[in-house]
Amino acid sequence: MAWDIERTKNLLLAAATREFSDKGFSGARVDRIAAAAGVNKERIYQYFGKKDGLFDAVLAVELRRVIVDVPIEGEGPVAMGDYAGRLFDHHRKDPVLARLLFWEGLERGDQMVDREARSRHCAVKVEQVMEVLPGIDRTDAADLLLTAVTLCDGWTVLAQLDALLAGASPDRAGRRRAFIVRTVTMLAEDLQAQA
Amino acid sequence: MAWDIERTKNLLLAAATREFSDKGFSGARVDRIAAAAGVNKERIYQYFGKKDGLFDAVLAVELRRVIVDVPIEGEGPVAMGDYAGRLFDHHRKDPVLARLLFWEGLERGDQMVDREARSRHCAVKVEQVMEVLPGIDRTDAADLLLTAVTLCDGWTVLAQLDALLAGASPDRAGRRRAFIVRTVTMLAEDLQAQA
DNA sequence: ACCGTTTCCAACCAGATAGTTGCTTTTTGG
DNA sequence: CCAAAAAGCAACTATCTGGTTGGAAACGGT
Repeated sequence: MAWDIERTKNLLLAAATREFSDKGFSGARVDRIAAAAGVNKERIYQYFGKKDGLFDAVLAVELRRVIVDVPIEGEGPVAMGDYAGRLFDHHRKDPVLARLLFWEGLERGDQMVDREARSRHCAVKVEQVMEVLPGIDRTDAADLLLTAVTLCDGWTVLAQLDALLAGASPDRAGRRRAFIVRTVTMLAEDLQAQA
Repeated sequence: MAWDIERTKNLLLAAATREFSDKGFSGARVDRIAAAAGVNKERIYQYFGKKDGLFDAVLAVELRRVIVDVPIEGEGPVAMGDYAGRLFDHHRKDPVLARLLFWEGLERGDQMVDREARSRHCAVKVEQVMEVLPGIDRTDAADLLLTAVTLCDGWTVLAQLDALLAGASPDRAGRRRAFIVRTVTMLAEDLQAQA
C-alpha cells in the first residue's frame, strides 16, 4: 500500500476535532487522539508541530466549513432570520464548531488563533449582512450578526440550562429555533427601519 | 489565634473561584488554588471532598450571588430590558459566573451539578418573568429569559469575536449593552402583545 | 536489485497532577 | 491541667502528560 499522508492527516484531524470539541484544549489528550485515529502519536508532532497546531488546524477546517455550508444571502430582514435558522441547524446537526468557539473564547482568551484570517472572515460576514439589509449601519450589522451567532452557538452549549428553564417539552429544539429566527428577523426589521 | 475554619474555607473558595473561572475544571490546578489561598492543599480534600466538590461549591456561591444582586422586578417589557442591562453589568464587573456557566456547559455536559437546586432556581426565575409580563406563555417566558442570559453571558466569553466583528470602537461594551437591552425589550413587547 | 528518502512506531523521559498519609500543633471539655 | 479530638502540614505516591528519539519498514527512482 502506498503512503497516504493526506489520509493519515485527515484521520488525525477527524479524531482531534471530536476530542477538542468534547474536552476542550487542556482537557484533550494527545494520546487519545492518536489512538482514536489509529495513528502513532508522533505523527501529530510531525504534521502539526504540537498540540496547539492541531487545535488551530481543526478550528480552521470547521470555520471554512461553516462559511461554505451556511452563507448569508437573500434580501431583507427575513433573509437574516433564515440565516439564523440555517446556522442553528448547522450547529444542531454537528455542535463541533459552536463548542470550539466557546472553548477558544474561554481557554485562549485574548490570544486568538490566526487573527488576520479571522479578521478577514468577520469582515466578509459583516459585509454580507450589509448587502442583505441595504443602508444598515456597519456597527448595527456587526451587532445583529453577533446576536444571531451568540444565540445559535449559545444554545448548543447551554442546552442543559434550556432544559431546566423550559422543561423537556417535545421538539424543544424546534421551538427554540423558531424563537431565534423570529428574534433575529424582528431585530433586522427594526434596524433596517431606522436606517 | 483560634482556628478560623470559615476563613480558611473562604480563602480556598475565593482562590478556587478565580482559578476555575480562568482555566475551567480540567485546566484548574489544585496545587495552584492552595498556593493562591496560602493554605495547604490537603485542606481542600478535608473540606470539599475533592476537586469536583470544590467546583460545585464555587458555582453554588456565584449562583446565590446573582440571584441577590440581579433580581427580576418591575412591570412590563422595559423592566425585562432593564434586567438584561443589569445582568450585563453584573457580568462585566465580574465575568466569573458567566464563564463558569459556559465551562459547566462544555465540560460537564449532561451531568449538571445539583440538578434539584438548579431546577428550583430556574423555575423561580421563570415565575418572576411571568409576573413582570402578565399573561405571557410559560414557554415564551423561558425563551425570553434564556435569550437575555445567553446574550449577556455570551458576550463576556466571546468578547474577542465581538472585537473582530465590530472593531475596537470606543465604549464597545456600552454599545453592546444598549443593543442587548433594546433587543430584550423589543422581544418582551412582542411576546406580551400576542399574549 | 539497490539505495537514499520518507513514513511509521515502540519505548522512553522529565515534569506535572490529583489525591494520601503519618505526624505535629492547637483547641476543647471536664 | 490533661487527654481526646480537631486542624494543619510537609513529604510522598502512583499515574498521567506532552513531547522526543533512534531505528525499522516501506517507498520511488535508477
